[in-house]
Amino acid sequence: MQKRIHELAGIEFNLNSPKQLAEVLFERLQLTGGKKTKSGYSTDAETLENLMNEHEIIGLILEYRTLAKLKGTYLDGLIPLIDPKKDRLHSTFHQAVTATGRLSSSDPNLQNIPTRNEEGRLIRKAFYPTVSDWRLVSADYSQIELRILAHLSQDAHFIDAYKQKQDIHRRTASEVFDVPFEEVSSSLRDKAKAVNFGIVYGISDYGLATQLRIGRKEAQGYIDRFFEEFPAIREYQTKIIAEAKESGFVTTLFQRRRYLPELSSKNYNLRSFGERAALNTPIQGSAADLIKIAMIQLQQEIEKRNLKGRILLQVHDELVCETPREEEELFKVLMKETMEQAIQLSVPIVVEVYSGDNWYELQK
DNA sequence: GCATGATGCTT
DNA sequence: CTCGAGCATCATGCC
Repeated sequence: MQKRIHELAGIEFNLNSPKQLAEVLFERLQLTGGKKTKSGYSTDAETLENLMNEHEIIGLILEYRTLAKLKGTYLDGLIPLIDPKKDRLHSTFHQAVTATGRLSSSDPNLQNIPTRNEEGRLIRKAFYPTVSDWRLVSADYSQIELRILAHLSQDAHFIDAYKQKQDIHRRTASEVFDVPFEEVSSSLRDKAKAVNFGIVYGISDYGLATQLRIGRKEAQGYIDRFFEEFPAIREYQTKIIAEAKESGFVTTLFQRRRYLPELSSKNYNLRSFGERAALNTPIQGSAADLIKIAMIQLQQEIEKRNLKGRILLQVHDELVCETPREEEELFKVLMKETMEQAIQLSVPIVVEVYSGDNWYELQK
């Protein structure tokens, strides 16, 4: 693949060097690239995708990048970290690294093993239980951040949607685009999903426009419509930012603080960053509080019952356990109940559970 | 060996 | 001004 790319380029170069690649694409081959980085032309996937029709080399480069990432990070990269004595891989979880209260994982990071792309997802087959014939059981919170937003804002429409077990993205689409709930198209639902997602992060018209590949004005229109339909969320967000500017920090449901000195910056970008963090941290941080409480309770439950199964991983809104086959169904029930009942919100907390012989099989 | 930038993987 | 939170890789420049 590398050879073919060099042939199409008419020159041999280091394909792993963004600088050399940019030179080949935008100078030698005269493709029309937009500047994006401080040092020059960007060659990231989004930029290259926009050049797909300009030259057949582009598709090959994107494919090379995908495979090089998988081989470098997830195949070759994991091998040296296997403990030769135990023939097992152990990650390290950090409790005091992130600004929001989440855990982080390193050496290796097991919180970013591929799942979206099928080629990458196959990596997960390499992760299986310690003991042959044991099973993996996973449990993940369904839309936990939007449920926490419903709780924090006390928005009547959001709370109503979750109490009625409605599809929240469809509900947002119905409200924002003024279409009957049953008549929401999948394309409108996708847009609404991006809006919901953006609200959690403290959306900007630029960010939503980029995400949806639409104009800034149109994106701003969606945001305006959202806040018209969910006024309590606007009031909540306005209040959070005002309080954060007054006190200098925001808090989670369990009173974890994040100080945000950026909020008093004269620099617009820095101040905007502070405002987005003020909006997102109470949500992301409260979700982190929740799963930590659930983990403690689950561990206590496991010890109380003298179970052989154990918690292996936490990936922000999900837990992965390994269990003897005879404990599999019990673990499913314990994990679901413990995680759903760890705290009480104004809306139901919903947890989905899966089991399989390896990590790859833990799918919907 | 260390720092930084660009890129890409996750939630 | 391009959406929050992380970590790993490779290239590159500097010590």
